[in-house]
Amino acid sequence: MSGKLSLETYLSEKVGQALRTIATENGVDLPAGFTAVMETPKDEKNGDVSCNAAMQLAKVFRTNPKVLADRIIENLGGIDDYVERVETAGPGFINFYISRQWYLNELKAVLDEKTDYGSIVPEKTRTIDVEYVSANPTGPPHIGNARGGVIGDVLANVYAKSGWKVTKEFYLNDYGNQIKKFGESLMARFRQISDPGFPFPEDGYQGKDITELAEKFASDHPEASGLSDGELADALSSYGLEANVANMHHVLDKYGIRYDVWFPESDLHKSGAVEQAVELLRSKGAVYEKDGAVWFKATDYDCEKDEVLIRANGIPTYFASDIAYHLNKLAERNFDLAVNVWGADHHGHVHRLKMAIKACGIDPDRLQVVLMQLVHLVRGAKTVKMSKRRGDSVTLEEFLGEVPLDAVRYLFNTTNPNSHLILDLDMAIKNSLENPVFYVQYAHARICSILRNVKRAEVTADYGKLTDKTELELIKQMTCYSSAILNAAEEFDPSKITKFVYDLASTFHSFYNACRVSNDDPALTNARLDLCLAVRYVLESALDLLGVSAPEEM
RNA sequence: GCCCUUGUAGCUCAGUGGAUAGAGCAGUGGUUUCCUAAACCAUGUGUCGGAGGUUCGACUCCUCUCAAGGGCGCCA
Repeated sequence: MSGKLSLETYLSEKVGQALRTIATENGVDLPAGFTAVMETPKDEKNGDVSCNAAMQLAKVFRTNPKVLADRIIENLGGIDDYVERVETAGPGFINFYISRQWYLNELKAVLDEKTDYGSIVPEKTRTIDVEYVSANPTGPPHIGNARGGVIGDVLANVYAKSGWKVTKEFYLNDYGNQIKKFGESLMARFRQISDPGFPFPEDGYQGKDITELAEKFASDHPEASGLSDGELADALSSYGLEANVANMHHVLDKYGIRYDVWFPESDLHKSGAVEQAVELLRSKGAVYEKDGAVWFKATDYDCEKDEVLIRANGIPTYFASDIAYHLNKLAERNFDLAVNVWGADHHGHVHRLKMAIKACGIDPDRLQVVLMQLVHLVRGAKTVKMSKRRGDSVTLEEFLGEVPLDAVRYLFNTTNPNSHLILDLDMAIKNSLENPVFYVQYAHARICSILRNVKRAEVTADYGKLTDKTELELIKQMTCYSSAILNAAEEFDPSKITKFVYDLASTFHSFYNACRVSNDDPALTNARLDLCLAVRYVLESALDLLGVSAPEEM
């Protein structure tokens, strides 16, 4: 591991040791599990790394924070050449000024590790399943699936970069009520071709994709009109499902999303996994029967009310199959962590699912649900409806036809998943020309242009000549890459990556305007070429995490 | 009624309990004999929704409150 993250870990340990020494001398106990937190000061005159431990612990040591800070510094012992100097400042901060040499070493590390720079290598590889989109296959993926798609996809990439073994997964809801309704809707449309008065199910799917599927089936299989309504609905539902799933693959592929696993809900029913899950809960005493239905005693687990697992008609609920599904992830396939990206409208489902998992004897923290606020879609001043039942939603495919892929993938990752996002379709199209993603890509293209045009001289690059403010700032920015990755993973927030890559591009543009790579000092030219190359590696790597292309020309 | 999320500059949003709350867009003024001007540089803007509290220190944590979005089904 390289980058500032490793330096901060090192300094944190040093401060921790110093604190233990002082604590022993004074007969004081440090708070259990205390680690000194390192942060980057906003103002660079306060150093490169700052520590607030003295202020936090002044009370424990019954002393003034500034005095404690000084004592910590005295007890740091030998700190390597990495640190140029250490000072106390303000109310009791310990500010570390990192040496130029450390930054130059990092530049060499980037050139050495190339696009692997910033990757985090954990002591032990853990496995993670990231499930996202999982759109209802009764219709084409729509724009409401767009945000969750890129959030999940980028999170999965971020975890891979953090050293986890990642499985990208789509949960296919190919079973249950909505599939039945899907088949009945298709059947009604089929019948209406010859009998316009045939009744359409009251809460059926009204989209025109349903009519088109029925018409296509009718022309391919005219003999099907002889089937009973029930047989026809079944035939149409499996026909429609197959077509829709194929389309789902196709559109998500266009969206840059490729899954490792498509997990059909129906498998859980066929294999008996759903019943087994209910039996497991029963064996833990978490199940009872009432009104002919089987209930999960959720109120024993800090929920507001109990939940039905198996209806009085014998059909298991979605909740029951979801428990079985997550037992499959966490027990059967034994992932260390399962992350689901869900729309905020599913938030009520989170707690009871975690509690059901807990009731099964599994640590509920192994399931993390990223709740993403729904996108409010407008076109100018008009709200665009997204109801799939009425079929008036904008499909993901239509959306991608209007806004460039790179812009979409970047745009949906510029804000925290928790933020409510108002997307103006007109603006998205217009702004795609002045979108921040082009600013970042432009930096990459500019670098490629420099690397193509500027000739490298036959001398050794002299990094000592990289003294401009923007040159040092570029290196500093790059060293923060691994911190951004770790932060994004820990917070389940891909916007940390877009922010990082934007800042790096911004610093590069400043550098470009302040320093000429091609100049009359060959040792400096070569050093700057190396710097450009390093920035290129990092930009390319970060854009790759985002699933955004890194063009060589624009 | 209960639960979740959000509220920061005209707009869109950043902001690990830290030091003088920041970016982009929009506005204004400048920068090109030379590696891509889709760029750079300079410049104004704040009741951090409101009121209390916790502490060395609060945009950040707690309580109350106002506003917006979402959820409270033998739907998924």
